[in-house]
Amino acid sequence: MTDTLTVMTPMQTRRYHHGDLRAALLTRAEETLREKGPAALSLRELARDLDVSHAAPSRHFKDKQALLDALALTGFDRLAETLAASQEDVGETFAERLGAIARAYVDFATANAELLDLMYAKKHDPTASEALVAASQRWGEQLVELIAEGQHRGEVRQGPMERVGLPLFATLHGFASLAVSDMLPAEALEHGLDDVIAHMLRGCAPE
Amino acid sequence: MTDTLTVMTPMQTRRYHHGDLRAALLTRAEETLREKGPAALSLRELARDLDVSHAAPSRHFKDKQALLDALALTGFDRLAETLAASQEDVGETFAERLGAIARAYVDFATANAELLDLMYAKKHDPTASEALVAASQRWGEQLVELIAEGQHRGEVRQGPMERVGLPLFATLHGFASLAVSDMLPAEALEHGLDDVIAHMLRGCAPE
DNA sequence: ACAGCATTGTTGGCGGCGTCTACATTCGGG
DNA sequence: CCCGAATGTAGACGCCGCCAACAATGCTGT
Repeated sequence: MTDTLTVMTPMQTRRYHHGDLRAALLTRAEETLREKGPAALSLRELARDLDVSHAAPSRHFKDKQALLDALALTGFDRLAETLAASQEDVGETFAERLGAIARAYVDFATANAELLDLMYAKKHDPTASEALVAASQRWGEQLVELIAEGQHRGEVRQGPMERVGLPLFATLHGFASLAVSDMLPAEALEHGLDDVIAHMLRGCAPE
Repeated sequence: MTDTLTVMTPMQTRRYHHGDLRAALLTRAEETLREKGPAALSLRELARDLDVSHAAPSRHFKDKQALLDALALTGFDRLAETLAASQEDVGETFAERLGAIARAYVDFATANAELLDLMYAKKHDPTASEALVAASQRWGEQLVELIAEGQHRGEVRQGPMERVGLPLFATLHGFASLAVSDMLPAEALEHGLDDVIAHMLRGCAPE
């Protein structure tokens, strides 16, 4: 994501057209979000950072909420990648795979706390909301795959997968969400996840 | 300009001092939050609603965040009451009691969605944050009591209570949080909670 | 090649917001 | 009963999101 476009010639730093302002806005917005928190995110300051007039962002996002929605979407995309990657160098047992995905989710959550807040914020445009629900369910499906495999191996109780999956989804999201909002003592964060994983495994073990 | 004082119509209840502006601010703020969402919450509009000058709120809350923090605190108080009440007319088995508290929590969450968002928002003043963490742990303790009782009855696995409780806390909070952010289809909301409760029970059943 | 149009960026302005300071009124304890 | 503390008011400042009018650029069909 280097700005190969914006810095074509070393001399020429300023052009009328930015090249890819939309992407630049999203990138910079996420940095600001991470570094200074959601309250410090303003379209005008973003524009200043990118050396662009204060109204330029409106060409790419119809309002501030639209930018936040887009940011949340990229968050879900990166989350899905992260979770997929977590399944690559890991054993075959359901316990191992669930553990891996759980750790990956919590790691992502703590490493992207403010972004996660945004992803699940109850504030989205109704239209963008559809896309976001779809995105969140995309990672739900990664859980579902895992469960299907576990059921096939006889390591997970039978039943419709969304009924087995929802409690896992909720538990994982809940723990991550608590961790993110600093509601857990540091010690609970470290060793707590192990207990949570064990709890999930018991919860969906075959009867 | 002082005729409001000297020539006051009998019904005119307008006084220089409001009486209990602080409480009125909190009450009205929660209404606005519920009815028009967090984005529509502004100190100035709040002041207008209550017929006071735009700077009056600053006498009671040093800034907007302070008001939000206070609002979150009252939320935790009401939540604790609600959960306590849920244990009153319910059977003695751990399953019944956990079910009752879970339903009460989810009911509170859906009935106070925006407030719950605020309560767990990662945005608080460091100083107020202490109070909030304490408040959130107060309801954690209600869970802990329940677990202790369940262990005593032999219906819950042994072990340090925070280690048994954390997964329950996380699951419950996660489900409520998902419900609140509209990430669950309506059907999952209704029947999903039963599955989640069953999952929790299996997760902390004696070995 | 180039005219015409859509895209993208700029400038200026509007009203609302949060916060600060200076001032006014009221309350309550010596 | 008076004086300081609490509480409310009035005005100003700078920032914000958003809008409308205008300017530069890119692209496409002929």
